[in-house]
Amino acid sequence: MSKKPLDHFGKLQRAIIEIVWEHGEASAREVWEQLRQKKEMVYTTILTSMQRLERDGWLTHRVEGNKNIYRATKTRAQADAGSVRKFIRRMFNGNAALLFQQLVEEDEISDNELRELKRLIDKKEKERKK
Amino acid sequence: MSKKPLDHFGKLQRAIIEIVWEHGEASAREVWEQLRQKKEMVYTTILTSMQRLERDGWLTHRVEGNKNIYRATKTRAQADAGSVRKFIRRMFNGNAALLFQQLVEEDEISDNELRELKRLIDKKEKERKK
DNA sequence: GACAACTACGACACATGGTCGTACTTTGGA
DNA sequence: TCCAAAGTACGACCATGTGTCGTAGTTGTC
Repeated sequence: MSKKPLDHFGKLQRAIIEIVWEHGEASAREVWEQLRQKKEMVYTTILTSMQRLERDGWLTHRVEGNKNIYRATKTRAQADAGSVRKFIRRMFNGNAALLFQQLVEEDEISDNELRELKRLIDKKEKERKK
Repeated sequence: MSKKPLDHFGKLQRAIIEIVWEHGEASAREVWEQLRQKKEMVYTTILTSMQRLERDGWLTHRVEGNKNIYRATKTRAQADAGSVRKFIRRMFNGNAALLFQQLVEEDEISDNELRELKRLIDKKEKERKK
């Protein structure tokens, strides 16, 4: 269940779970209302997609009256972390340092980002010393 | 052409390009010989897959005698960098620092890796100052 | 010229995701 | 009480991507 990392989702699925995170909880109708502003689509399209997301372990729902209220089984941070982990496993055999190396050496990172990173690292190092 | 990042390949495609990188160049036969040691498969399976890889811009070939010798259009490092870039775009809106943050905060990184990273960053910063 | 080695290319099976339509159930009024 | 509105469940279709072959046609070699 939920084997697929987040970044492998289709666009619709991604948009849906994004909205669910944003709202905390959401019915299919709410998601539909929001999405149809960008693009016309039928209600059941959303519903089906959400049911599949549930089948795959990304959403659950509780029943309230006659409607299903969905929520995500993972926080966004958890899902992101999972994706990153799987990506690193696929691409760098699980070695996160190789990822960084790739980024730094291929100049994918700006000076600002570099500084920001150093700050993060220092902070984490201090935190771990304790 | 070659829009798909490397990590979205199927297993076979991935195995093939891996072998091509390893050898620098390779004919379909060579790739086949190597892959069939792990799993029995027909020659044309490999050939077709390589032709698709070429169609998608990952391989090219030159003709030598009656056979096609394939080589990758990108080095492994370039392909990796492209995948990383696309991943960051998909997941973090292009902001690499967010990726780092995710990794660091979710404790996906060891102390050693942290030190190693700092070293990389320092080196890069000095390099850029010039 | 015959046969082996190659290539080009079409086809099929599967899986996934987006998109609907339809049948059925539940609710909230008039 | 009865019906339309709102919901849900679920099956279907289509497009796309990949793995997997089969076949026909070409080239090289003995």
